[in-house]
Amino acid sequence: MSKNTISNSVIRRLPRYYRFLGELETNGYVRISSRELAEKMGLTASQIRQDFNCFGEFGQQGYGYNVAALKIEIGRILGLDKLTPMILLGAGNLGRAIASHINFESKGFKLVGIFDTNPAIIGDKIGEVAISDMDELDEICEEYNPRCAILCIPKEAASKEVDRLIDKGIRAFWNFTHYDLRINHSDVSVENVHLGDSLATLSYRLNSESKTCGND
Amino acid sequence: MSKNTISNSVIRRLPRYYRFLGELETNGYVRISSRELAEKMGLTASQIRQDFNCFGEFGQQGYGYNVAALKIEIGRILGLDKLTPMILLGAGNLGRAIASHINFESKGFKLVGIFDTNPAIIGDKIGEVAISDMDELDEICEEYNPRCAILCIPKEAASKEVDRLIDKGIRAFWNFTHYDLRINHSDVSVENVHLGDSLATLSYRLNSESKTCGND
DNA sequence: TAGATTGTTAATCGATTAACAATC
DNA sequence: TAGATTGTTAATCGATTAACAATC
Repeated sequence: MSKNTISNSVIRRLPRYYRFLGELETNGYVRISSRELAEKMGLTASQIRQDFNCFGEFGQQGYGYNVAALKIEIGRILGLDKLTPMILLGAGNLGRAIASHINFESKGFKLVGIFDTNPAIIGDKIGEVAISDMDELDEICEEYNPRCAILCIPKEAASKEVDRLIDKGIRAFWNFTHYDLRINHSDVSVENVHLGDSLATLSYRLNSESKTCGND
Repeated sequence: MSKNTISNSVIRRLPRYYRFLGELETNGYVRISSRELAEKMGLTASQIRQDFNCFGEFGQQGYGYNVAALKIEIGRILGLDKLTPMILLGAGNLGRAIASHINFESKGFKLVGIFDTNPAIIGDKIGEVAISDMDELDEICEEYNPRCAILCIPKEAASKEVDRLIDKGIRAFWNFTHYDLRINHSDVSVENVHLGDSLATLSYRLNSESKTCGND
C-alpha cells in the first residue's frame, strides 16, 4: 500500500490535512487544488503533493483533488475508519478533562475503561464510562482488548504499570506524565505530550527578541 | 546575546534539556559530558553541543558541563527566571485541568486571571485564582498586564476575542481550541496544541505496519 | 484542443552528524 | 604532561521547494 517508510514530518501533517479538508467540506468545497490548499494551510503546493504521493495518487491532472474523497482517503490512512479500544489510567483533573474533552470516535478510538486508585471516585462515570479500580484492569482488558492507553497518572506509577500494560496487549501510549516514556519493544508506539514543554517554548518566544509566529 | 536566529527544532529541544538537567541534578550529578547526556536523551553528542553553542559556551574542554550551571543557563534562555503574567479564557473541563495541573511558576508564568461566560461558576476558585466574568477582562488586564493567554474556549469565541486580547497587550497564545490560530502581527506568538492531532498520529501508528517508537 | 494541475524528478535548503583542532 | 571533551568547521543526510513532462 504505502511506498517504503513515511517520515515523521509527513505523519504529523496528516491530521492537519484531515481537519482542513473537513472544514472545506463543511464550507461546501467540492474540489481544491494543491495551490489553494497550500495557501489556506500555510504550506507550499509542492509539499502537499509530495505528502499525498507518499500514499497514492489521489488527485486528477487539470482538476485538483476531490475534497470529500481525499478526506476519506486520509482518514483511512490515519486509521480513523476503525475504532481501536483504548483505556485511560488516572482520573484526576487532567484525566477527566481528556476523557470528556476529546472526541475519541473521530480520532479512531473508543474509550472502554477508566482506571484510578482513589476509592472515593471508583464507580463514578465520565461520559459513558465508569471509573474502575486498577484491580479490574485484567478483566476489562480481556473483555475489550484495548490496544492503546492514556497515561494521566504520576510518573512513578506510570513507569511501574507500563510493562504490565504491554503484557496485556497495549501497543500504544498517549503519555501525559511529566517524563519521556521510552520503550524497548519495537512494536509499541509512544506519543509523549508534555504540555509543560509546550508552555516553556512560549516563554522563550516572549522573552527572546525575534518572535516566531504561527505554526512551525 | 544569541547568534542570529535560533531554529524551531532547537527551541523545541530546550525544555527537554531543562527537564533532563533537573532530573540529573536531583540524582546528584555534578557534571555531565555531551556524550553521556546524549545517551540518556536519545540524541547525539554533536547535536547537543551544536544546540548549546547557539547560545554560548557553557562547557569546559576535558570536563564537560556543570549540571546545575547549565540548567540555570537554559532556564534563563527559556525565560524561566521571570514570571510573565498570564490569563486563562474558558474554565470548562480542559481549562480547569490546565489551571490546576500545570505548574506555571516553573514554566515562567504566573496565572493572574481566569475568565468564563457561565454565571454559575463565576467567583469559584481554581487553585488561588477566582473565575471572573469576561466583563472584567479590561480591569484585570490593566491591573496585571498579562502578556500571554490560554485559549480553552470554543473556536468561534476564540476567533472573536483574539484581536481584543492583542489590543489589551497579549503577545502570546497557548491555543487549545480545535483550530489553527494564525495571526498577522509579527510580534505575537502562537502555540497551537491540538491534542486531537496528537491522538490521531497514534491511530496512524497503530494501523500502519511499520511502527515508530519513542520520541521523534 | 488549450488550460490547468497533477505526479514526479531534480535542485536547494536546512538540520544532523562526523571530524578535529583547541584547551582544560 | 596526557586524556578527555569541548567548540566549531566540514560532510552528510533528509526534507522542502522548484521545475516540468504527463494527462485530465
